[in-house]
Amino acid sequence: MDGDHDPEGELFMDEEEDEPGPSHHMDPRTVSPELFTEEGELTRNREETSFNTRESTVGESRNTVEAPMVIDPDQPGPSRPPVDFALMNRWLKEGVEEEEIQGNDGRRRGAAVGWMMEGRGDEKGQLRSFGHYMRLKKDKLQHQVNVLGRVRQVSEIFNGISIFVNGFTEEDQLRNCMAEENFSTRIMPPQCIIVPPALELRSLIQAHGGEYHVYYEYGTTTYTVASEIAVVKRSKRRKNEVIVKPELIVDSVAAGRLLDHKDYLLLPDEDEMIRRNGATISQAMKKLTEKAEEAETRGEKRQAALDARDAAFIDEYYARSRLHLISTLAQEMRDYVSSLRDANSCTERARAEMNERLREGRGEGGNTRSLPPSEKAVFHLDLDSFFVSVTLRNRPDLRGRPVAVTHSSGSKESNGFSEIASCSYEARARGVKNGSLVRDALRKCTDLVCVPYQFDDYRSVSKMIYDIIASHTLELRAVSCDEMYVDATSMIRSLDGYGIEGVVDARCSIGPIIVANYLRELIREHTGCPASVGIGPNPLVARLATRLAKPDGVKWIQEREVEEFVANQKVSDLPGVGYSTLNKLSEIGGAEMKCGDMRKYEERELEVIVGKKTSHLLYRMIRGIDKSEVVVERVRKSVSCDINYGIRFTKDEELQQFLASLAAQLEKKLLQARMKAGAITLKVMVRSADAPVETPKYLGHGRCDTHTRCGRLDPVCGDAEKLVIEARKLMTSIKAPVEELRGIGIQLGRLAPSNSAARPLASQLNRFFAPKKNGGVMEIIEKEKEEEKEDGRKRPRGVRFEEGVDEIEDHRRPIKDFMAEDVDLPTRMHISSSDLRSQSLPVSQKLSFLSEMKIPRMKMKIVELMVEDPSPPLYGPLLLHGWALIQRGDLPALMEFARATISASESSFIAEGWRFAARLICREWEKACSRRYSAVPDLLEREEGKKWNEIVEGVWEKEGEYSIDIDVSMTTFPIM
DNA sequence: ATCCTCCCCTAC
DNA sequence: TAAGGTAGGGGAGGAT
Ligand SMILES: Nc1ccn([C@H]2C[C@H](O)[C@@H](COP(=O)(O)OP(=O)(O)OP(=O)(O)O)O2)c(=O)n1
Ligand SMILES: [Mg+2]
Repeated sequence: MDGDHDPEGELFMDEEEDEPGPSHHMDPRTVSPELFTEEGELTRNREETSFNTRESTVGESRNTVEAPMVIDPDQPGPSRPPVDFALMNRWLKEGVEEEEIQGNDGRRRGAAVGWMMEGRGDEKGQLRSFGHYMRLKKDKLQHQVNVLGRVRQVSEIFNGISIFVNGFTEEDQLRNCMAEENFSTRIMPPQCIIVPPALELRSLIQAHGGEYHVYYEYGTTTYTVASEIAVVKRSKRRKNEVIVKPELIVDSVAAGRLLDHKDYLLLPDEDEMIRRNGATISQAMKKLTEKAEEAETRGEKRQAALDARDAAFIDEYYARSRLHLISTLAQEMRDYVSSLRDANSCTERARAEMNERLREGRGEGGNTRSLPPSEKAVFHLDLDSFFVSVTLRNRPDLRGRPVAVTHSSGSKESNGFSEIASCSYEARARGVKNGSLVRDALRKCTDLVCVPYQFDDYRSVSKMIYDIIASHTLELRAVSCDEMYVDATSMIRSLDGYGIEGVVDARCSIGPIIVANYLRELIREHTGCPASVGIGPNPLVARLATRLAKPDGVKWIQEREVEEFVANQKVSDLPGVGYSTLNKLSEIGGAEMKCGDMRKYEERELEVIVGKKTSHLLYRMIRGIDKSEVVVERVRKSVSCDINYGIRFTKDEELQQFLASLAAQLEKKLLQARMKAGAITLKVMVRSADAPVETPKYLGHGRCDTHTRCGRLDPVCGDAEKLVIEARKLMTSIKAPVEELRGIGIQLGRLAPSNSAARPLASQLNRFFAPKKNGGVMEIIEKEKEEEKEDGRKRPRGVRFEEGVDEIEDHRRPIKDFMAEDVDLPTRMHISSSDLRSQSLPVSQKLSFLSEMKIPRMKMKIVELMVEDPSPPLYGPLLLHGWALIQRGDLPALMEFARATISASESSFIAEGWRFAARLICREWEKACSRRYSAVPDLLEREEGKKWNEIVEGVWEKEGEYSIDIDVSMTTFPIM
């Protein structure tokens, strides 16, 4: 936290909650819509409350509003009332309109409030959002309900339950409600906002089948509802009185069933406390510590790191964390594919085999639809319920039954707060989802079979599917451990059965479906796991098709079907459209909207709702447009470690120690990535003020506020000692009480290769080079080569400088011509010698591995560098080394270095892009020289017979500041 | 304008 | 008990 900032303000943003910004757009950070689940914790807040930015339509719906609370977010089926988002939005708007009185006098830097829980149900659970909306504006809504006297029973959630509300008289409550008319002037403790006044609780409980007691009735009143301990303390606590927070009522309504009151106790229940390891920090800690000490004094080997205070915790935790595993696997697979590509891994053998096999069996079934010559076939391949499938290989007895992979055995002693990583389709049919809590899942599906993880197997299966696909083609993009895109176009065309001379015979040709089935069968053979494949002309359509293909199937949407197909897909099924986006969109069309229904909106209309980029993407997606390529090589931009589980510190030393462990992990990761970091960000989760100290989920983070601080690492750094020093500084600046910490993460950014170069420069260059990976440039090379062959002469290229002639021949063309259309290129770059000096070491020293080598050795070293595609870490050092030579006036060295670079780029092992990149680099050196020396060396040796020494004569001793302005809008390309 | 910080969102 | 990670896109608003 900032030193000048009131910590309360960090945690309680409520006063600002409902103040619209100047643009009538609320700052998402200031709102913490919260949704309680039965566990009494919050879902991860994924909502931006921009729904109140629309023009109000006051009046038209007011009288139709009913208490709409009986929605079970997890209960599918016809019994579930549909949720009308538009209607909800309208209610909320009414509220907002009245509150739009005050401007926003500057935003306070505050914590993000509202973290979550309740499992991350994979489904985009729009229905959950009701609780969320209600939380936000329920005061208003309920006030209306009351005033209108509409307390009408709509459910039986609270049958047999009665409440007494302690704390305020009804008169107080009424006044309270009035005061709520203007949130911005309210000066009340933040809890008051989320505590419905008594009147509202009354209507809530009555509407849902419960009783409201005006006075506490011994033996009859089930719960006393109170929001502040102070209030309860004022009056004596009655015997057997169960005092709960009002959230019990609100959340039960939101969840559509009576939740466990134990999660909502205002005061710790003594028995409960002991059973749950205590409800206060000290008790919880004592208990945990005792346990550990006990084990130690008994001389036992410590079996498990209990929480983050243990030195072995991170390793232990990582060994059991599925999310860590799938993140790691995804990264590993991306690296693996990229290494195969670098190694020019062979695809001929497997393709030949496929060719044979398919020839034998061709013409079978109705799957012979062929790929039109003009159409692409992108595959989206995804294993069916991956983790479950792995288990089923050795548990055939479980086939056909609802199965879930989870840490919990599902037995009695489990609390059921364990998450389900993956569940079988039989379980899904009963409403279970990946990410559900075991407890919820068991309620829906009592015969659910819980099976443990098999981490090692996931890794090996994952590797196998990548091996299988990559042996056929390298035109693939690794998405996750069980999911990838494959551009199968060229693979299919290369098959004998494809057709003759592009003339495709629909009856006998081998089309995408046959190929997909062949690959699926290979995967099943080798891994025992079923895979599904969606096929489309682009990645988007392929991905959407996969949903229909599953389980264990293929679905091909052809170009001509795309428009209609996409029109019928739910917006919520679009990649990138999650919970929050969906809610924003609900404002203009309802939650169940199909892509086709969305087409009536202009891009501009969408932009107001979901933002610039998202609207652009959305506008195209709902039309099935996706120009992205399957193969996109990306440079990693960050490395991070987050742990938001098991964080329970009592002492500062424990925290400091933990930061050191995190830093050690990061050091490992950086080393692996051969990177150093130029920026560091610390993120902490701090228990929300009103969240219970002990979370329902054992050692979970519970509901938290998050705080982030970042700093620079100058010079770039990769070692744990320095990282931890910085992390500790950031931690101090956040000023969170150690015992309230629930999660800690460190992100490292501004990555630079461990052996090199200035990052800002590299990042600009990266933007410059990246687009070539989209295939555009290489295709152009091929095409122009062809043309030149046909014409029998080379087209003039580059810039010709004639001595003594002012006129220069400029054959350069805008580089944009060669780039994928969406790329936004800078037109100029400015680099000065101070950029070079900003490094802590002189550049030449830093790059000594280059400059001290003799040319042949140097070339080998460069070749090594060029095994990978051009990327900032790789061309950064090359470019800078050249500049350093120019700066020193060592032009002969520059010449040799340029030769080595070009020559390396022409050797057969190197990544294709370097043929282009190396020459571009040389061009930049030439321009640098032309600025500094008013002479242009012909580094690319275009001009026959022109001697280097003639050009550089007399410029050896020049020194001093230089800077260059690189025109990156033009290129001499193609040079080769 | 553009960059930087501190978030939020999404996906597996 | 339970193992709620991680990387990238993106936006708002202040700093430059
Ligand atoms: N919330 C989640 C989502 C996924 N996973 C893991 C387990 C899954 O098996 C694996 C792959 O995720 P998918 O989204 O592909 O889901 P499945 O493969 O389980 O099912 P399917 O692809 O058939 O829908 O990632 C997880 O641990 N937690
Ligand atoms: Mg899958």
